[in-house]
Amino acid sequence: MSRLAIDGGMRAVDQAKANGFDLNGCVLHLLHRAQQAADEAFAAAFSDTGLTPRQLAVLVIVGEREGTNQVGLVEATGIDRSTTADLVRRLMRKGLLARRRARHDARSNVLRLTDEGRVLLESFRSRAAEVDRMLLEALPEGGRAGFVEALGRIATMAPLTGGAVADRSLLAAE
Amino acid sequence: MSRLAIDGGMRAVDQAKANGFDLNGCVLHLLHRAQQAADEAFAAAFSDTGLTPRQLAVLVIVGEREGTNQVGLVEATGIDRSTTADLVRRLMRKGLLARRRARHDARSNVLRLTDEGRVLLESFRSRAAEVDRMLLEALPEGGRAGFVEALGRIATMAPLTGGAVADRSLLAAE
DNA sequence: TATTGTTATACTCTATAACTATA
DNA sequence: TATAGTTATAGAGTATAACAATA
Repeated sequence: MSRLAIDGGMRAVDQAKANGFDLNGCVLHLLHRAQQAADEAFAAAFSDTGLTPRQLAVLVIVGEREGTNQVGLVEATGIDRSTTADLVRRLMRKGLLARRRARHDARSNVLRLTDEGRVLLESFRSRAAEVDRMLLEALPEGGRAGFVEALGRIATMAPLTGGAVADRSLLAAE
Repeated sequence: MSRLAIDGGMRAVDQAKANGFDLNGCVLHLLHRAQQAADEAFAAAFSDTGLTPRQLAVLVIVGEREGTNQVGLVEATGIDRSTTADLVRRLMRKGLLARRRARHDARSNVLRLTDEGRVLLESFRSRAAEVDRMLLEALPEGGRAGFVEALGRIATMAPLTGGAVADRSLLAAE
């Protein structure tokens, strides 16, 4: 009955304010919305390539550490093994990536850019930098570096090990 | 040949720095990584519910504007019509959401929380607020409000109309 | 035994198109 | 004609589990 009294006497939006939760002030939700905006900008800039942001990340990483294997990609992108296998397959199908078995470890795939991939990556990098600049133009000039740094801090707060979740007793602490 | 010279004489990571593009300073990539961290924290906090961040967003919005239809959800969440239909169906299956045809417009579904949904939403809101607090703890205290505001700015820079992409001549402008 | 990679499976989200029924 | 919603289809990304080959 007390619940009914609360529901009846207080609009949900006011309840939201009362307990300090508002969707449009919620990091979780804003992060998603911001990524929607970023992905939309990316899609517009890369529409002729059929490339996704994740596929570009893989190309960039292989470009930076040519000869890495798929585990290297997992570590660098946060994408898991099976998704990585798919991504690599899609990029090979596009002719941008190639792989061969490592000489020193027959389990391991050595990844490298194809000649075409190496050429295209240069223009992809420029485009991605432009998308980034465009996104940052939504922010006041003085706040851009701080925003990128803050994103980096949140991005790196969760190691892939999964142990991080268990460590965060903050959730239960209140 | 000049390309080969560049590739041979300069490591890719240095090229990245030269043209101002670095994956770990890239908004596009950091936004994704940050969301991975946020989703992981969310999943840990909501593991007993089977709820996804998007499903929670729908519940919150219906809670704030009970009686909205699915178009209202599309506008509030940025999720498209067909995804929204799926989301609503999943939430109905969980017994959290109910809908009926609108009296004034027989095409329109009026959405409302079930009694169970209304009760659970209160605890969901608290949990989401805790996840948010935890994420923000990765940032220096003085930068939190600014970060949330910056996220909001990027989130709202792309209207759903799609016209926004065409408007952004910045991409070609350089 | 542990690691690398693959495959199978499943689910969420996204997106488009075609469709029904209403307006 | 336009709108609200559904359905079908497709693809991307994520996740788990099981597996083969290798270390």
